[in-house]
Amino acid sequence: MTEPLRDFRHSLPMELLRAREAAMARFRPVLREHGLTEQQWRVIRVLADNEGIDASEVAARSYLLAPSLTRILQFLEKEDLVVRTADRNDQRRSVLKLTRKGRKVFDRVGPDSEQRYEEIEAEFGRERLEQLYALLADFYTTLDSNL
Amino acid sequence: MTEPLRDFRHSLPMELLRAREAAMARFRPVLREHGLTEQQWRVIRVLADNEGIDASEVAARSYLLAPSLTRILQFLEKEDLVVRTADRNDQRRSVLKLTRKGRKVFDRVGPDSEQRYEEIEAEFGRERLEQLYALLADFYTTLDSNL
DNA sequence: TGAATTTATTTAACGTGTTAAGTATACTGC
DNA sequence: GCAGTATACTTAACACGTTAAATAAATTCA
Repeated sequence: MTEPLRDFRHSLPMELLRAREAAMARFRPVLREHGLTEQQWRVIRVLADNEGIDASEVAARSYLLAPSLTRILQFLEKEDLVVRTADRNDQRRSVLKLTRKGRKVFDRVGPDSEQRYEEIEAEFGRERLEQLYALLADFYTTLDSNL
Repeated sequence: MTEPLRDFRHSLPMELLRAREAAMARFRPVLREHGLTEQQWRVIRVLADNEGIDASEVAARSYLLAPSLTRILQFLEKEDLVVRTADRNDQRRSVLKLTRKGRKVFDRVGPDSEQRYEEIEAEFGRERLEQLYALLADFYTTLDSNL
């Protein structure tokens, strides 16, 4: 006889996963129409707002680990959505920017994505959404800072 | 010139991901000590509380997709943590249960995991945690029900 | 009953997550 | 100036996420 653990309604990682899935289910179709994965889109989005940053910057801002980013950049280069050039002052660094084609993709996907976001806000309510943002930020700040 | 999208502080999937990562960072070391992935642990945990359910039940309760579950069960069988037998009334179904060894793993990992959970609760506060649970459940219920 | 359909599970293919190790360039201090 | 260390990025290996297709057993119904 073993004690049952907290049931899954109270397993935090699971609940966060379910909420995330519910949200992503709204965005995935948009990205799929454009042949992009969620992570590829995160990179494009970061580069649209931050031209010429290096790979480490992109990784930090898109919340991707370096090995994943390496693969994603290889894909985006192959698709001619991103170009990389070596930093003149530090040959280790890759400087990245969207190509014209990459910018076009951003301009097309962005509004669709934004619209889905607004639908979510309308369904769930702006105030509760803000409350959720605040709690989440609070949560990871607390846990990250306590190591 | 393109309009910047909502910044990532207000990208819901990203914030949910970060919060989840912050939580998982506490649990991963425990699982790692026992040579288990998060998903393998979810399956063990479900089977500990629900002996003799079939694979579809496990998938639903552990929130895993069928193809992932297939691979995980193959691993857990190989490690002698789980046994499967064909359902006598429906040969398509696999009936699953923990082996004695699987039960032992559960009995060892469970308390460690529970302790990490209590640390999180202590750091973030029980009330805010409950508030977060409620908002999350509310969120995915709303989004799932609106299709 | 037997053909058509549905259900349970698996396989395949490709991309990402995670950890560890490798490579190349830059920096540091002696 | 150079050995030792740190930094930026890549490769490798293995597991999971996701979609589509395959397989096999059950169900339906003409």
